[in-house]
Amino acid sequence: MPELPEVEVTRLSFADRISDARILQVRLGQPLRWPLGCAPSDLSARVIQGVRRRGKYLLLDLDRGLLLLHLGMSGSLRFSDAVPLPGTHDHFDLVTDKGTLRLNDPRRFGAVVYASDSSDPMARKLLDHLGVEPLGGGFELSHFAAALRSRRTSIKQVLLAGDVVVGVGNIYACEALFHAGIRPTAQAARLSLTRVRRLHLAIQTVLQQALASGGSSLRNFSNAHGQTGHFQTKTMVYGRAGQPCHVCTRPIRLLRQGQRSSFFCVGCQT
DNA sequence: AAAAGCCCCTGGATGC
DNA sequence: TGCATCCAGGGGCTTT
Repeated sequence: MPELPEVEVTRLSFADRISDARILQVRLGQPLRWPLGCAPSDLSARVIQGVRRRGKYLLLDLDRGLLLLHLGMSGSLRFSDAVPLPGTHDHFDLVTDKGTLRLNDPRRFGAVVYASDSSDPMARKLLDHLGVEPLGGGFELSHFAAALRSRRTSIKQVLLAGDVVVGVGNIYACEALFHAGIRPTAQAARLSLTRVRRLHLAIQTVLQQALASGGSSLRNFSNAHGQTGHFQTKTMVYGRAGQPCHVCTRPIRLLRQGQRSSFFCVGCQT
């Protein structure tokens, strides 16, 4: 569910309000992808200094240690003063003196993990292999092109793998490839520099547009105030199998790549 | 090192 | 209405 825009929209919706908050209590629901990594009571009295994002992870910096949050496929966060009794899928509550951050995640692919610092083995396992951030300055065309040259697999799968560039999930990979005029099946290593340049730009453009739209809310995504995004109504190919291409009117095609759906236009993407 | 497949889990949509 | 099947925005792990 949540790709970079959704995670960033979530971060922006509560980062200021939770900053400098003191943790009062931590409540756990059903197990998530990994154990918390410390006793919930260990976190009491720690102060949240800020919220960063790395790829699709949110990093809550504490005065000692940090919390890594991942929303998986179906997770969303809420931050509020009044907190009702936890529902079936509320699996983590971070109660602070400024409000409660609650993770709701029906499929429980999400995670909340404590790390003592950035060299903590768990933090390294989850973060060290991540590729470059597509927004924010470090995403250089020359590096992107060089990284693609060593990949014999399809460009779509390279984008989803996240070790070249982070944050691009299924929706935005499909959309970026459409904007760049590249078929998802094209071999990454064989893309011309012209096409790589178009893709490099398209990734940034699509992600920024999604960010400006509040992300995509396909099922249940909403930001920490419960507001939904509306980028899903603007997609050119994602979720539009059989419908006419907005550019050339040919029907959008659907294929499977690595157990995931790829949507593309045979007329606009070569 | 890179690539491909397999899982983890629940819920909604679809079809019989 | 009931049941089976398929599908879903991720990504670490194992095997090749």
